[in-house]
Amino acid sequence: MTNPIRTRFAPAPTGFLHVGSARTALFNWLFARNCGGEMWLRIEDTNAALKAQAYVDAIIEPLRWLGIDWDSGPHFQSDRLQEYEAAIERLITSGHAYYCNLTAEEVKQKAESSGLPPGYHGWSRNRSIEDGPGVVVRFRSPDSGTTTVNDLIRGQVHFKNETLEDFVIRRGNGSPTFHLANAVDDHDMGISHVIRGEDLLNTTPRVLLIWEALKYGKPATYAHLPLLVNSKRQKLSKRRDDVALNEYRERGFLPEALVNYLALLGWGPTDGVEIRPLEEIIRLFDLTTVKPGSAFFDRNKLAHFNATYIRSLNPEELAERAEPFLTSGKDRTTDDSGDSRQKNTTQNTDTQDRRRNTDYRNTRVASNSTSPTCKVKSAAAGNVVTTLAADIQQRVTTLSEVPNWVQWILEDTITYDGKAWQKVMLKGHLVVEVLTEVATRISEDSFTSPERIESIVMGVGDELTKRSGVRVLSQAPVRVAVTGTNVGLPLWKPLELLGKDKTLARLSLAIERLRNSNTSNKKSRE
RNA sequence: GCCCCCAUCGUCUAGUGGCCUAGGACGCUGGCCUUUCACGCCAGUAACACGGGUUCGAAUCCCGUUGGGGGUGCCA
Repeated sequence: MTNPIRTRFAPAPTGFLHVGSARTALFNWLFARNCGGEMWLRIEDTNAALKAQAYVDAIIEPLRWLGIDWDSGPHFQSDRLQEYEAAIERLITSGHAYYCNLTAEEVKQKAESSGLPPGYHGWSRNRSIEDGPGVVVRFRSPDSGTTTVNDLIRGQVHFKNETLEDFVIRRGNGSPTFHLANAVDDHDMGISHVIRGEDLLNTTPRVLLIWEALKYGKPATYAHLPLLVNSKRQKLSKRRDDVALNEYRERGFLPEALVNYLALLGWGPTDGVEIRPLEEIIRLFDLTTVKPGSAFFDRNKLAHFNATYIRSLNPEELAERAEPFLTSGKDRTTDDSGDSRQKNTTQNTDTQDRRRNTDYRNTRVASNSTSPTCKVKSAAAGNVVTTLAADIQQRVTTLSEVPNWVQWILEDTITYDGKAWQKVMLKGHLVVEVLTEVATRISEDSFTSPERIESIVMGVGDELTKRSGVRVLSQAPVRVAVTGTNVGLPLWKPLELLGKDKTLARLSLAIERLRNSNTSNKKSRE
């Protein structure tokens, strides 16, 4: 029987899935799927502080959302403590490990006072310390020779054993460290390829040393993926950068867009086609051609991918997937606050991000949707989105922007954008005449098709232009009157959806408002 | 300090000694389309870090320099 290809994704449950971890998971998965192998999921929770079901869910759930599945697991290291203890016992018996009672603080002081470089220098090797509370177990690293990591991406990486210090394999509280658990698990689980971030490359010789001491035979093949970095080319970090995968979901990114984009960070298909179906990516994926240099996580390009994927959705799909963004019980401004937080944390990197988001939010009215009305609203919203899908799709980058374009159809009240009002209504020619005439003709019309509505509105503009000798725009004032602003979807279909009554009501409201401001202007001039 | 990794347009990449006057994509700029905003289409911008080798020939191989990053925990 030949050894099967088997990879593993082994995150530490730290509260959420990091985009870097998601990329690691994805590459493990792509590699396994490409060569007909398996991927196992293992939760690295040897550190007691990391044990909590909520933390585990925070990893598993986003993985599922991305569509990354696994063939076995999740396996928990916290369930395998006996195995680790047995391995530690074997290492002590064989002389590969020994007890040490120095605390981290003492090690630091010793290094300082002895003038040696920082770190532990084998002080307890021959002190014959007995096991006991607070006593750690250290691995006795060889004093000579070389440990070589066979890496599919970087070739052979050599470490001089003399530079490897006697590291801890069991903590003072009795729990194993991840180097030890890694070696034991990868062996016991028959992992053939270890694919992980480059930040772990330096710890690999430790695992290899343990592996050898435990007489496990031929070690796994490694592949250390290039780090994902921010615009300053530093490793993506929780503090500085937007790394929680869930936030991308909440901002309206599509999992397929994220997966497609992530796959291209460090790897690229030879034919240069970037946006393509997952099946093709799986087929073309080749770990050995992964580029070793670090990769900037470019939200701009992600946005482009997302926009492209949104445009490829059919109308029903769009409505379905935008649904959570349209009907969430909370005020939609909550969504914006998420945005602005992000702007604060990364203002140096992505001022560009906002460029695509037409700031089209002045029409927003607080929606205190309770659940019965919520359902009705949801159905109405779904219908609106489905009907206008093609027009919406060209204008959004994320699903969370969908409401911005249709809110005015769904809300009962209207809010005017000050600038738009100023520009179109106050500075336009014959605005009151246009709106009055349009209203009159609409009230006499069946209002049954976008074409009819268009010909009414445009017709009024043409006629007034002829009659007055100046160019009179009619679409713009109608748009402001009805939607509240001067930027929006092609008007005619949405108008039909809004309905004759509401359209007329909004036209008269605008006319009234215009007359009021005119008279007050006159008064103030007198 | 020590150890390790990396280096093609601003960014993600194609490129594995001749097909390279270096291709694609994002971004940016300009144009076309358009009575809003977009989408779409067309065009333009822009790179092999530097210095030595090896070779008839180097973005591709070797060495060095510089620059960047990661690690240096009883985190993973």
